[in-house]
Amino acid sequence: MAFTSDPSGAASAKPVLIIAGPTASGKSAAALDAAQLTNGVVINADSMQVYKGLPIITARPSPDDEVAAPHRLYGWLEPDEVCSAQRWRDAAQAEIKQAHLTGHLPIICGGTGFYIETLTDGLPPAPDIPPDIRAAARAEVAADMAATHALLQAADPATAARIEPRDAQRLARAIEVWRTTGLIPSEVLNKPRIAPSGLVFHRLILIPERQTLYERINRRAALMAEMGALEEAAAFLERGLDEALPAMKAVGLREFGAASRNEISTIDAIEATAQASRRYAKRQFTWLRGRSAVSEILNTQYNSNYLLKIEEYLAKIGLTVP
RNA sequence: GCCCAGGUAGCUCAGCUGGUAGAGCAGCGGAUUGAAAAUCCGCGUGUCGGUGGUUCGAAUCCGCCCCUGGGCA
Repeated sequence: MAFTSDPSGAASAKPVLIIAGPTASGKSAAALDAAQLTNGVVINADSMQVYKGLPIITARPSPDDEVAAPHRLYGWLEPDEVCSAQRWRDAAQAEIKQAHLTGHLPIICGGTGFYIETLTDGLPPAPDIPPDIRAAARAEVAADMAATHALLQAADPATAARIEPRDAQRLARAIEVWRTTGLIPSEVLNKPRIAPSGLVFHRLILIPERQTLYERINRRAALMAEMGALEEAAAFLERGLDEALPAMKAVGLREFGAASRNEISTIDAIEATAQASRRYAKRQFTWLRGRSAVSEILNTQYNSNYLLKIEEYLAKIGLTVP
């Protein structure tokens, strides 16, 4: 076995290591080191790295890294596919099961807190939404947001209360569930979450100092341009995909695309990308501060100097080196 | 050295003839029930260059000093 069973006492529970943190905090390097120390497999929990075609702009692990330890769910979907929390959760659960069956430690690595939460805390079942209903719900919200919110308010006050009147995305989601099932959204979604059984989650959260992280984000944006982000964006956008697809929302895609068409300078594209990434990192801080129980916080960004801390942490939670 | 113009939030600037200051951008805090790198909610963060004076009251008027830009020597 590559790991010992967890110290919590649940004899059948199998360990899952989660490494989370804001963008550019060094999660990927930490996960790779942890994987090499434990014969682990790294499973992506980043909503953008799941798509093919944007390895530079989404800062995916390098091909060398992917050889150094097994990596799963990176570049997993075509750009015109739509990932979702549930779809990711199902795939991640399958990967975790496979890892355990083959004696590997599953290491969930990513910055999409919502995805990770659906894995650790569970998610009530909900129906698949037919594409035409989804499109109609979005159109309805786009046409008159206030009226749509009022309609929901009248039929389902509980759901309306948790959705800001101008939050088009959540409003459309509530409407599409309503239209698909014929039931008001709270009847469908307000069910207790059931955490998966048989797994014990160990969470390692990276919380770097803000200024240091921002500087690293700035440098990384410049590095992306050097690595060919403009060409990558141009090739990706050439496909003429629907603007509403999730993959089209990757930070830097529009910015580097505009630079590749000479609409803005490369310098401006780098600055705009860095700024959007900083804002994203700030939202991640908020999520990480206010959410799921944390086993260990590393108050720094991760680099090779902190390898020892990873080893200490793994030993502490009973995941010994093979 | 002299003459102009200007020093107000992190940045760019607004502030009529006196009533202790406000916009944009940046930034900060929060939410998050299947798009989440998404979507949304909230918050001015300030010795108004310094100092002395006039005034009930000065970012605003006056004196001196410091700094920046331009011009003349």
